[in-house]
Amino acid sequence: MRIGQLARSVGVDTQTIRFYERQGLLPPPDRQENGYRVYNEKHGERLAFIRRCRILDLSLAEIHELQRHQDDPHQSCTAVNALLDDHISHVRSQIAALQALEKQLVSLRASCNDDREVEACGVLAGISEGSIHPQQAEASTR
Amino acid sequence: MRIGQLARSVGVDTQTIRFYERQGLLPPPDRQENGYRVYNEKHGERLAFIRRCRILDLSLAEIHELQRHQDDPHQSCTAVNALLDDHISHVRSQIAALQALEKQLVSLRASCNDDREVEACGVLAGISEGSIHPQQAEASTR
DNA sequence: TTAAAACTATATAGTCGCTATAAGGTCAAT
DNA sequence: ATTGACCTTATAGCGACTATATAGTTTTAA
Ligand SMILES: [Zn+2]
Ligand SMILES: [Zn+2]
Ligand SMILES: [Zn+2]
Ligand SMILES: [Zn+2]
Repeated sequence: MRIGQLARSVGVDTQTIRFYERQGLLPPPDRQENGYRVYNEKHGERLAFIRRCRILDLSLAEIHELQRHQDDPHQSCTAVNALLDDHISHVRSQIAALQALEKQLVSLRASCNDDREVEACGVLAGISEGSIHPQQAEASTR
Repeated sequence: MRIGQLARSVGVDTQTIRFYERQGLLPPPDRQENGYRVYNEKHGERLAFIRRCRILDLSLAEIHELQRHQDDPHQSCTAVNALLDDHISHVRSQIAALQALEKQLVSLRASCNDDREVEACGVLAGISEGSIHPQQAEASTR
């Protein structure tokens, strides 16, 4: 199986596959005489695993760590579960930060209707005043 | 006022101020004979405006557009309000995507307790199976 | 058979909003 | 005279790709 076929089967770009290889997430496959990469089923499974982790918004570093644990199958899975717990709490604090942000934005928006000159725009005035305060800065983290 | 003092007064790094200048968000200030930047109050207000926009998670491009409107004060503010509406809906779809993600993660986490070998870890098994589906991909957008 | 299309390879730069580092010039105080 | 705090520019790094450039290879079709 060459790179294009693998890419299509998993639904990623070929560049992404090479990128994961450079990052050490996907083991370097054998090469044909012409230098083309040749993949087997293991590679396909590994790649699909990575993609499913990415759908869960796990970082490449987190995926790396999961792989380390997978390769040591008789250890306790406590660390794996803990990794997921941490990830869940990251997601939750992102949600909280975004909800607080939404609140600020909605109240800002409420301070203007559409029939004003820019000069009198409630939105611009609201930003220009000091009534906006920094949050946990978790919304922008990532 | 030199760059360090301005930076301290607004709570940013001097690098950030030079960065905004390069991006065209902050007008190039006058220079002393030795090349040092000299800022006035207008610069301070402009910079504070940028920072408050950033707290609201507006992109530099969006801030740029707001500035264009500010510099044309007798136009209608409809576009400003619309920009904010768009931004609010971006934030809302990010929240929705993250909430869906949280749900997936929590259910995945529920499939394992801490007393297993990695081999039998419900979390890893859950990821390895095909039961994970892509979302709107809004959580990772940004 | 040959030419075009489709595929593969590497290397490099761009995205976003900073942040960090390097290597140097300027200024005040000791 | 030297330390230290400040300023300058230029360059690289973050994360997770994505895009482009350039070139070599294989497959398909005229
Ligand atoms: Zn995480
Ligand atoms: Zn308005
Ligand atoms: Zn926006
Ligand atoms: Zn487990």
